[in-house]
Amino acid sequence: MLDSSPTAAPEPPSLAERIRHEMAHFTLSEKRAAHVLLSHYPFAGLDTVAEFAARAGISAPSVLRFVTRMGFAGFPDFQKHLREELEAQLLSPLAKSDPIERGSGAPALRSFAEAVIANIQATVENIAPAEFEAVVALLSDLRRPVHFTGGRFTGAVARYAESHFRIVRGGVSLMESQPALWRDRMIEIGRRDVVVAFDIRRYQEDVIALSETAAAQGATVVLLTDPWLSPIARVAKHVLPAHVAAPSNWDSSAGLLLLTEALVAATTKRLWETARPRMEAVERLRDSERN
Amino acid sequence: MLDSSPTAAPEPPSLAERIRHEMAHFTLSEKRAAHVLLSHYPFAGLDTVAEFAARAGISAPSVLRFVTRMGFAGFPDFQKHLREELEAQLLSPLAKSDPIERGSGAPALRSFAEAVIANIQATVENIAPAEFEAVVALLSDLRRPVHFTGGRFTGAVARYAESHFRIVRGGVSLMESQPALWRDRMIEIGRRDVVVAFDIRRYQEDVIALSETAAAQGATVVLLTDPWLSPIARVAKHVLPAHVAAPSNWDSSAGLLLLTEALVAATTKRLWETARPRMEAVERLRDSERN
DNA sequence: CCCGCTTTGAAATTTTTGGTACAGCTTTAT
DNA sequence: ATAAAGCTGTACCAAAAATTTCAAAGCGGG
Repeated sequence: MLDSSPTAAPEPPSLAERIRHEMAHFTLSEKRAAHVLLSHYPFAGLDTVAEFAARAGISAPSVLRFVTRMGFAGFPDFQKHLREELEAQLLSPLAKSDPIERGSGAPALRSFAEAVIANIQATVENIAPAEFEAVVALLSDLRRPVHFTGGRFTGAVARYAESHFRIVRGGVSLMESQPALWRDRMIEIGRRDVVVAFDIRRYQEDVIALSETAAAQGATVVLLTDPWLSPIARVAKHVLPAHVAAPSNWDSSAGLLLLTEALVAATTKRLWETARPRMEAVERLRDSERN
Repeated sequence: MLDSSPTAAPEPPSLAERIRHEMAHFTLSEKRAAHVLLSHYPFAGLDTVAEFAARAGISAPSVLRFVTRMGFAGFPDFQKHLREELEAQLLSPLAKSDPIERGSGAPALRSFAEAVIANIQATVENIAPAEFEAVVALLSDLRRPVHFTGGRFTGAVARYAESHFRIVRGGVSLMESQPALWRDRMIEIGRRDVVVAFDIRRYQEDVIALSETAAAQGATVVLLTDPWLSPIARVAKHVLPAHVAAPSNWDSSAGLLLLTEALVAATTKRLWETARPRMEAVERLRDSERN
C-alpha cells in the first residue's frame, strides 16, 4: 500500500491537492471555502460566486480573495481551470476508480481507511445472504419487541442501532450491559422478544450473561460479532460476523456499523408502509418541539 | 429525507440521448449546436453562450433558441442541468470501481457496502492532512480537557469516541446535547477546553447551541460533519467533513466513524508513552473487578 | 486590557452575460 | 415568379455576475 510507484505521475499537482497542502495557512473564511470546494470537488466551484459563498457561509468577496490567493486572475479564470481539470480527468480512465488517490489525505488516515475498506469487503463476502435476510425479517416483525445491547465500545453501535430502529418501528429498547441495569427487566423478556447483541474481542462478561439469560428465557438472540465469534454465538439464532482488524491498538467497528446501517435500511424498506407515517409523525413532533 | 420511495429513482434519459433522438427535427444551426455539444459533451455547454456559439459557428441567439427548444428555462438552467448530470455520473463510478465480488452477500448489503466504500474514499480524499494532524495534536494535549457531543444519531458516535479516548487519556467527558444537561456544566468550559461536536444534516439545534456557547466561552471547537457543513462550522476551529450518502432513507455515519477511529489511533500512537501505562492500568482494574 | 493589524462582509461599481427585437435572407409552395 | 413562412444574425437592452471600496469587527501581541 505504501507506494513508491514506478510510474509516478508527472502530472502537475491538481488544484485540490494544492488546496489541501496550503490549508494550514488559510484564514477562517478561506478554510470554509476550501472545505466546501473539496467536499464537492469541483462542482461547488462551477456555480456562481454568490452560490459558492452561500454554500460556504461566507461572503462573496471572501470567495474572490480565496481564488485570488490560489493564483487565479479572477473567478471566471478559476472556473475555467476547474472545467479543464474535470475534462482531463474524465477523459483519462486512469484517474478515477482504483484505491484512494495517491498522496491524498493524511497518511495515517489513508492507511486506516484502506484497512476499513478491506474489512467491509471481507465482511460482506462472509455474510450469508439468507442469514442477513432472516435478521431483517425478524426485525420487521412488529409483534416482536427488540432490545439492543453491547459492550463498552460496541455499546455505542447498539445505541446507534436503537436510535434508528426506534423511529422505524415501535417496541424498541436499549439495554445497558451492566447486570444491575438489566436484571430486573429480564422478567419481561420472553419467547416473543428479540435481543440484538454486539460483542467483539475481549468479549464482555456482562453482555454474554445478558444474552445467555435472555436466551434461557426463550428470547431470540441475534449476534453481531467479530470473525472469532463471541461465546454468545452458542445461544444465538443468527450470527453476523464483521471483520475488525485495523492498523491501531484498537479494533475498528466500521464493519459492525455497516451491518447495522444495512439492517436499518433493509428493514425500513420492508416496513415502508408502516414506517413512513411513523417517521413523518416523528418529524412533526420534532418540528413542533422546536418552537 | 423522507422520500416517497425507499429505493432510488430510475434514471431519466440523459440530455445527450434526448438530443440524439431529436436531432432529425433540428434546424441547421440547432444541429450545429447539438453536434458541438455532443462531441465535447458536456463541457462545450459549460462555457458562456458566446463561447459555445463561436465553437459551433453560429450566433448566440441560435444557441439560446437551441436550449429553449430542449425545454430549459434559459442558458443558466441548461448549464445547471449539465453540471448535475456530470456530478451524478462522476460519483457513481466510484462505487463500481472495486466492486465487491459478484454474487456475494445479500444484494441490499452489497450495494450498501459499495456506497459506504465510496463515502470513505471521498471522505479521505477531502480531508486536509494538516487539518487532521492539527486535530490529533489538539486531542493529544493532556492539559486540555476534551468534551464530546452529538445529535440524536451522531450522539452514538460521540459516545464511541468518548469510550476510547477515556482510556487513552484523562480529562475526557461526554456531553448530552439536551441543554438541560449541559447548561450548568458550561460554567466550567473555558479557553483550555476542547469540544468535539458531531453534527450532520438536519443539524440539531441543541448541538449547535452547545457548540456556540462553548465557543463563546473561548473553547476550541472541532466539528465532524457532512459535506454541507453544519452551522457549527462558523465557530469551529477545525472541520472534518465526511460523506454520508447511502442507498437508504438514512444517512451513513461510516465516514464519521472512520474519522473517529483514525483520530483515536493517531492520538494513541502519539501519546503512547503515557497512554500505554494508562491502558494497562485500566485492564488491571477490569480484571480485578471480574472476580 | 488596550492598540494595531488582519480579516471580513455590506454596499456600490463595473463588467460581463444572457436575453430580445427586428430586419434580412433563404426556402418553399403555389 | 412571387408571396408567405421560417431561420438566422446584428444590434441593442436588461439582468446578473464579478469585482472593488471601505468601514466595522475580530484577533494577537505588547
